[in-house]
Amino acid sequence: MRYHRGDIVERAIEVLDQYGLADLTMRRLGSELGVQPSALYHHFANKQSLLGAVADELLARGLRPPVEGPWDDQVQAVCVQLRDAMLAWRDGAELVATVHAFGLGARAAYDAMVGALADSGLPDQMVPTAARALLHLVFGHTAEEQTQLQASSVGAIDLAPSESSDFTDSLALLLDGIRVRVSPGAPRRRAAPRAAPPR
Amino acid sequence: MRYHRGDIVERAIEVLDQYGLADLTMRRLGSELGVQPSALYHHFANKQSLLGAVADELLARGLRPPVEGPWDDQVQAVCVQLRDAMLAWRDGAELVATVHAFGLGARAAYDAMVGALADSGLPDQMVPTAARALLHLVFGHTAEEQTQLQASSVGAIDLAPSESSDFTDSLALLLDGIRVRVSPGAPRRRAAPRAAPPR
DNA sequence: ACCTGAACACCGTTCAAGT
DNA sequence: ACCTGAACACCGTTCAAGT
Repeated sequence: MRYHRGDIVERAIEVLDQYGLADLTMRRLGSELGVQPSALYHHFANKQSLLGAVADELLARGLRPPVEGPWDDQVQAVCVQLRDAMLAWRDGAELVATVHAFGLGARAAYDAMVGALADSGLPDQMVPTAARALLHLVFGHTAEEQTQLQASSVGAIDLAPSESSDFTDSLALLLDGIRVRVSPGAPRRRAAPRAAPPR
Repeated sequence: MRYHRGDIVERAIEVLDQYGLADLTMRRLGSELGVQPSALYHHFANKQSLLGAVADELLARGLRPPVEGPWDDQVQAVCVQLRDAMLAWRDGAELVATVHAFGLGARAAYDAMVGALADSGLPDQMVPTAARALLHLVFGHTAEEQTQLQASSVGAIDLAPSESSDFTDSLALLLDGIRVRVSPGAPRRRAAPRAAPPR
């Protein structure tokens, strides 16, 4: 049977979800497809770029069309969608964080973030900076969150039940910083929310 | 000859700097120490935890004693020190980012960040959140920066000469967000700086 | 264009045994 | 306490050859 890049990426996501990142090897993926490992090198230059494509696909699947509304709601929506997309697969966040640390993947995620920031009133030259900062926060936080989730599901003690509210709080911190840079004439439709009250 | 954890970590940093993260293997490190690879398992449970210790040491070496002055200068100083510590070694940032994504390492870095935030006037329950957000930004950004630096030093084209000013700008964004949460009575000694003017 | 088969040069980790 | 020697069960990648 003959495959294309898309088929291989799709199967790679299934292997990732079933066996984890450590067992997503070229040999295992090959045998899962009923193909020699060397056949994969006809579609991808190396494992690194295959993983990049997997990360891209995984994130792109989670992104919804832009919502109507204020820019900060849009940014928040993109961040939540990216987080959910990673948490939906075993080791999804670790994969994205690793691949992103090596400068690959997450193209669609970056574009979505830039799109959401486009009509914020943020100075043009700050938009890429803000988008990158948001992505680092989302990827970094979700990777940490997922390792803890998976560790505690394997039997360890969990002392941090508020991981997902921590995600929202971190995001709010950075969003407030972005609002400060938004020029006064721009559509700043809502006030900065306060921190969640102590429980 | 007999070694302790510290000796092994120290030699691991040298191997990292000379040969890169991909060649920092248990076998290579063993032979570099004149020892069987299996001997390393007497000091570390596995490669993962050895890498965690290496990341910790690498960051701890870059941290200076806290400076006197406003909290935001202290936070900025810690972030710059961490970035410099990672950039000082080949693949230093990739190592830290990878290890941190798996929930290990960076203990000293976290403590330093919390220390710098302690007298900011930020509500106590927000301090860990802000510290984690800052670390994700610093680690994520520096990893991206270092891959680009090393890629361009190998011969690729570099279209982004302003990577280090991007670091400062991202940080300023998040610091502004933190300032918003600082209670009015606290020592907020300086106004939020503006974004760098377009060049 | 896509794949096989075989090989090359490695890995991390375990474990009985030594000193 | 620290290390050796040998083994186990794998890796990513290359490359001539096939269809």
